[in-house]
Amino acid sequence: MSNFVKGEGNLTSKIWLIGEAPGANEDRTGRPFIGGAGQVLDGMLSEVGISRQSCYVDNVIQYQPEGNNFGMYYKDSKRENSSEQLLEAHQRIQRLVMENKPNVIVALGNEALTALTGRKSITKWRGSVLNCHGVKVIPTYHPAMIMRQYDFRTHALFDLTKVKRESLTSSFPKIPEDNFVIKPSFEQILNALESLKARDFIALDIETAPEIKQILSIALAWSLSEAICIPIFFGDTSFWSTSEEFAIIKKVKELLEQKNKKLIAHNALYDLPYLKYLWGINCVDNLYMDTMIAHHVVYPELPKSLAFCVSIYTNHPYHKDMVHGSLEDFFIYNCMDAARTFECSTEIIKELEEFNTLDFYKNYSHKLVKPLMDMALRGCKIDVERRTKIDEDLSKELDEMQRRLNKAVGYETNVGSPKQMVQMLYEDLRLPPQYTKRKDSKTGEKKNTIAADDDALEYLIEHYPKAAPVLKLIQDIREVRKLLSTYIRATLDTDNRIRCSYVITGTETGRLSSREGIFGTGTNLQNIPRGTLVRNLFVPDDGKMFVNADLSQAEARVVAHLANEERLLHVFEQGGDIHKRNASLIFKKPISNITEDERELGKRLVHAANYGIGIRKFAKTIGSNEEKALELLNSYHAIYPRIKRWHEEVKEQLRKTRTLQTPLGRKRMFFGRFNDDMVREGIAYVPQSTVGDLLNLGLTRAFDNLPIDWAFILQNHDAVLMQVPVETPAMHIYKFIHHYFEIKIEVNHGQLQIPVDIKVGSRWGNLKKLEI
DNA sequence: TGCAACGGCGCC
DNA sequence: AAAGGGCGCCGTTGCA
Repeated sequence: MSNFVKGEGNLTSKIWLIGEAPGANEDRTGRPFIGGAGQVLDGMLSEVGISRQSCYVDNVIQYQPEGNNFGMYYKDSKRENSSEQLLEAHQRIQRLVMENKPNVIVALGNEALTALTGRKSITKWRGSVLNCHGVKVIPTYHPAMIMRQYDFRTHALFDLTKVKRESLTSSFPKIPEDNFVIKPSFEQILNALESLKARDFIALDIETAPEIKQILSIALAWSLSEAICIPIFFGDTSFWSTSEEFAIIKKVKELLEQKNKKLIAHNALYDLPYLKYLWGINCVDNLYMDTMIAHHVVYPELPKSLAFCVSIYTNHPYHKDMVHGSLEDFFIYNCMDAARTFECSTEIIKELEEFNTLDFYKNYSHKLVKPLMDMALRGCKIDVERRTKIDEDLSKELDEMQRRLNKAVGYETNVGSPKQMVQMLYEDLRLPPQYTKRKDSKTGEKKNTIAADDDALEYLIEHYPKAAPVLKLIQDIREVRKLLSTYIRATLDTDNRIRCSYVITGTETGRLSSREGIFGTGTNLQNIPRGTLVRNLFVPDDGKMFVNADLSQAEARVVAHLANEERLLHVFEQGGDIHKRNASLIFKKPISNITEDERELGKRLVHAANYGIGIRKFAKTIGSNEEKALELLNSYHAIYPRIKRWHEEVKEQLRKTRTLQTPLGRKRMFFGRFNDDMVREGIAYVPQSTVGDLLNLGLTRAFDNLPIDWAFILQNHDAVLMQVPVETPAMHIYKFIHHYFEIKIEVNHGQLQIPVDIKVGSRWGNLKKLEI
């Protein structure tokens, strides 16, 4: 029998904190929120400046559930039907609210949310200001959830900040009433579009059906509460006659392309390519703000959805449930998206100013939209005949290898199944199990788990030569399967081109990410295998040739500058074969005596040492023992002592401010737990981010001054692929690339300028150094 | 049948 | 004691 845990604190408190049910510590002491979850809660409260002593703290259920299993209060395993006991508990807490009327109640977790508001899903409703008998309820994650998912702590802090503000008064925050025009007539639409010409700022949002490449509706907001939704298409028919539809599109085009218009969108790289491709509207020059990108510049680690932005930048409740409702709801939802985007934009500008990153947003991130949209729409031509041939050849080869494997082990097995491979390697073949560290996707903590990956196979091949033939066969089959399924068979568009979409908010470091295109075709083009096989399928358009511009040794150079490591800087200044130069310092031999192996070792060592790799891992990557690896790392640090000092500086900076800023002005607040992982992330962050931003700066500037018939095709973090007319003089290419991509910046009172390597050719996999 | 989690692996 | 970081896509598995 568990103990009664009664509410703690004064019922007249302005702030109430309501949880789910007592845990073991609470049961033992008879006090709510005093165990681990309680400490997490206390930490968050003090961080936002709420004193727990000034709050009333209680739980929906006041006894610890048997076996600590809250599911016992439900009639079903899916927790849809509450038991009588739970419903009574809901009534108790609601009566308490009615009798005491606090200013604001924090619903900690799903159960409190449901008890107070009848709503479900804390992830959706957190941060919303809801109503319980006239009292404000702000739901947020339960501290126990935050212990498992540390990311959520930051979200909860935003919510608690809102709680603190709302605790000052009992009244609900003022929200201007939405004034949306839905289901307008043809004439109303034309009139509205005409009158919108007098507005400076317009936020837009489209609803689409990518599988049929249709725009279903477009909403335009001209204030934070006024919007019109223009319906276009539903089911399989247009709302309009062909001539009406043309007239509407023409009018929308006039409006969005109007000179000096200031457009706002949440994720413009989705909406604008649709408008351009389907309606011929080219309004990217009018884009004033992309709220998703701007939000990402302020908080790179936070979720980027409009729903999340609404929850932290506005007082509106969660609105995304509308999409499942009626057609009217669909239009209202479309208007809401546009209006909320409008509202977020003004709030995010304030944040950008406060963080001193408004200039960075304007000069870097924002300017990427235009070139990336061009690249995403253009795509790259694919040699489909060669592709088909390779597909056939590899498929045959794969069948043959699979037959050999089946024969060797005596049964059918699937190398793509980790489960079957573990069974085969460590039970049937009795090889010693291999382990690898993995991040648990839920907790983010690292765990040792059994592995049948390539590292494991490599180790086993070396130590168990008898099994090597089978193991090598597994490697070969895996390689071919990967090539076929991911690359050779990537979905092309009907014009035999491959496209991707670039995501400016795709990484926490500010690098771009690349993925399937906005119409659902194509794939990530930033991880195409480096050999000739796949890359040679990428060809320039007729009359064009490829030009690849690549920032050479980019991250290592940035590290040398950041660390102010003069000896390393000197190596780079001297030029020539940097890895050989390094190897000659490390192995204390003249450059002319450095072997190819020593050169390779030097190369890996630089990479490993600069980013703080561990000994064991490094030993593995260079295929030697740990003593030797340690010796190498030590000698590296002895030669370049400032690298380690720079690591210490990053650590200190993170410890003090949890914030790092790059030489180009990009900033990142680190929200995670302060530990070695954070320090390593920080060490990787600045060079990785700086290189990406430098390349992208070159890309945007070059794009604005691109000669006719030149185009950007791909971006690969430290390289861009372009196509130019075949007759373009080499000197012209050379000058253009050098002018736009060899950018000088100040780092640590020194000048950093990363040299660019230029290659040209008629297939991506077969480029040759540009001769001038 | 659809979905999410997972292991594995391609790139910088 | 052991430890790079950053992505997205594929097939398998297990669950609903």
